[in-house]
Amino acid sequence: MPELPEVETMKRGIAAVVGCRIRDVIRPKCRLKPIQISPDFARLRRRTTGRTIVGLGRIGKRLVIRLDHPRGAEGDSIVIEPRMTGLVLLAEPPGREHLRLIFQLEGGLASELKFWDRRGLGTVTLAPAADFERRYGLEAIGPDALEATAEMLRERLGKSRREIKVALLDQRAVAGIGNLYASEILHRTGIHPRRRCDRLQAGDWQALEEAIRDVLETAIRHEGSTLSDGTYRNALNQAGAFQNHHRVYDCAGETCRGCASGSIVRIVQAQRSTFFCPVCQPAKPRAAKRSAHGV
DNA sequence: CATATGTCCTGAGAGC
DNA sequence: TGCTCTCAGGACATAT
Repeated sequence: MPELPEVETMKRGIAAVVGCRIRDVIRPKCRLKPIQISPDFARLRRRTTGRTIVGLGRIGKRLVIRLDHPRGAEGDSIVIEPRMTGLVLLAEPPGREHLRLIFQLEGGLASELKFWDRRGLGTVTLAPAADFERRYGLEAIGPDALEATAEMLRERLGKSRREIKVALLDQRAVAGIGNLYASEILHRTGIHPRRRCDRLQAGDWQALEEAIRDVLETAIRHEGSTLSDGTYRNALNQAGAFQNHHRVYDCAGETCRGCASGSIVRIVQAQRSTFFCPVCQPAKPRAAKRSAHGV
């Protein structure tokens, strides 16, 4: 499930496409329902063929491929959302069956950029320069999780009555955190996943800022998490390694690696699995420790 | 307005 | 063995 670290790894892994010109775009024949391409495949192909890739970016869990413009103005962008099982590859994909889109390249260091997606929930969108800010700016999507400060988090979530774990998944509040990393982040803060945002204290928001950066940056260094289904791969079709460092996600029943006494519990919030340690993350915060940071 | 729920999609695995 | 059923969770549409 590509979240911020996985998408960042994809971005870094396809750096060789920068400077390449798109020679053609191909949609392989597929018995499966086609993925969503906006506005449609024909227009994506027509408007990107002949363009040169001038840069790569990432907005939360979205990968941005920036193109040049025939008359020197600001160019269009291709925005790829991998969602559950989408992969962006330079190497051969895990299988031909779920190969959804191929950008054939020339004049640079890479020859093909492929989008592979087993479940087909991913999307590829051509975003004209004029529309980019409206669709992907701060108004539409929150600040990137790596840039989020305690003040920003408290400002955006501090009045919410939602449970903190559910709120961390809201991409308009902060962009890039998904179901897996939300559990890992909360475990490092010692915050119980069911605690309401509006009951968190100043020290909690500070702890969140630090844990978000720590977990996501460490996960990026390990090139993301490849879960037991093996779906996630980097651009060279290699597995990530951060799953070996998970402290709670998919660890139900195991002894907590943080306190060595609690047993990791799985609960369901908003129809999604949450994992936490009842010892490290008590439902009621310890008064002494919290009041030291109190307002 | 904020928050909650339903929907899409495929393949793996469970249960019979 | 082969069928049906459930589950996984990204973003977004719709409902409360």
